[in-house]
Amino acid sequence: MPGTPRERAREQTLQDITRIGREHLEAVGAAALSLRAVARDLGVVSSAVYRYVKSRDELLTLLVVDGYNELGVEVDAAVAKKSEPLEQFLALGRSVRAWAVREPARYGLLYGSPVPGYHAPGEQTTTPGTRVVTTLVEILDRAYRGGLLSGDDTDVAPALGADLERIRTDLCLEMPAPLAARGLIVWSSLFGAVNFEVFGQYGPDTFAEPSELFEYQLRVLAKVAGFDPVR
Amino acid sequence: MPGTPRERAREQTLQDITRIGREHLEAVGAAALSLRAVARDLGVVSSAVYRYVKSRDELLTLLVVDGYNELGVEVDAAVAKKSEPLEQFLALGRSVRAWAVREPARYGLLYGSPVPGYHAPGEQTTTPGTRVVTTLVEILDRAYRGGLLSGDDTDVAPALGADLERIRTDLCLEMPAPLAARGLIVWSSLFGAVNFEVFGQYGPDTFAEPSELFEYQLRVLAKVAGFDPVR
DNA sequence: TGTACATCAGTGAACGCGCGTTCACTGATGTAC
DNA sequence: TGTACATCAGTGAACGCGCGTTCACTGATGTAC
Repeated sequence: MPGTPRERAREQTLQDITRIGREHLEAVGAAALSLRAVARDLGVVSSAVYRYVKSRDELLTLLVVDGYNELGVEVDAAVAKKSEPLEQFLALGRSVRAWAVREPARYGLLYGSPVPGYHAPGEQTTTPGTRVVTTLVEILDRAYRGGLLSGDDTDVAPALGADLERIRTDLCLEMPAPLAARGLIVWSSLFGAVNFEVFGQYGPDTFAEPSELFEYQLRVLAKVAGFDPVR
Repeated sequence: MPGTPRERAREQTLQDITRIGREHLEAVGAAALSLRAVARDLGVVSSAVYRYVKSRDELLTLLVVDGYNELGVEVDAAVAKKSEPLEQFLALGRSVRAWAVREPARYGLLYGSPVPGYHAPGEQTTTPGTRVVTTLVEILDRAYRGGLLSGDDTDVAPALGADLERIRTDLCLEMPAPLAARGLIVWSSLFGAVNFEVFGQYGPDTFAEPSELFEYQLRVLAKVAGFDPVR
């Protein structure tokens, strides 16, 4: 625990602000998040918050980064408990869903409609924002290198092929472009499933046990990724 | 064109309100949509809008229903131009994406994070809200009856099975439960892909031609739905 | 160890703003006889 | 066809509210000598 007492107090207050911000996010949603309300809960006059945060947008950025990282940490922890790529894939999907169901508003901030008037600064949000997809693709590539993914000889369109090549070299992937494309599809499908469940798109009474639907989806997505038929 | 002149004028104004509401939605997002702003653009004092709409929530409901229906009409039109189920499926996917890209904020209102403090009244939004999935499942069932879908003998978990049975009888489906489940997965995956593209989840420079990625996704999803390998 | 000065967290008032909603009203348009 | 009345679209003022942000300030905590 380094730093002068003042620095530590400052760090503590910043953490309090983030925590209260999280709570308000959960209560009212991102668009209605207000610095004044955070200040009230912090027990401080509204202008005092400006000692810690330059503007409302910066608070949002703080919460975006915080959310991506917490999700990333949780996903990584779940994945680390497994050794087989297929199990790791399933763990990744389940932990994403679990986090989203537990924290719907923060999930919505990251993966829902953009907050009107707010533009996330790429320099700060890109890296944490790509943690999950990076982990996913790395799992799949490990599976490919272990001979666990069946091939896919569908050819990809030219521009898409070039983009996939760039991704492959950036992430040091061995798997061929079509499999990488499938990885991305699985990624967006996974979040599509979570979106529908968290945002209530299925309706209130359609599925008695949404987790069963999700497990079914995960198995299908594993097949889409190239894993041989599961079980 | 029935109704008294007064009734027609009233109907016209209601349509104007909806149109202006759409425009504001596109400009500022659902959470920031304001009755006063709509009144200003309508060229009328703010309280006048209350002659047409009981509250801000009712305006939102109007826009939700309007959005679902416009999307539904567009999808149905695109599907009606094709006769083969596979072509119909592709047309459905492409028209959903086209509408979403063209109307990102309205799309966000329907399929993005919930608007804080607003709860859609099920009686009015459920029917239009299920148009696309209904069309999709009907296309797939027609394909199944035409012998175009390869089977799926994965068994579904008990509660999920019961829910799927209800859906099958509600929609008069012939296809077995696992195929119906795959239809739902394809549905959520399709909207997952559209979400990621519309909400900018891919980042600004990752894909030069997002349409190529989407076409690839559609082909994969067709396979997931049970269509035999495409092309 | 003590003193002078600098740093900085937090205060309180103020700015200008837009919001949803209510209410008594005016005046035009329709309807019944 | 003319008159009396009802309907209803739109007005304008007002209510009470919360918001983001700025600014000069107080006073406690730290630092340099």
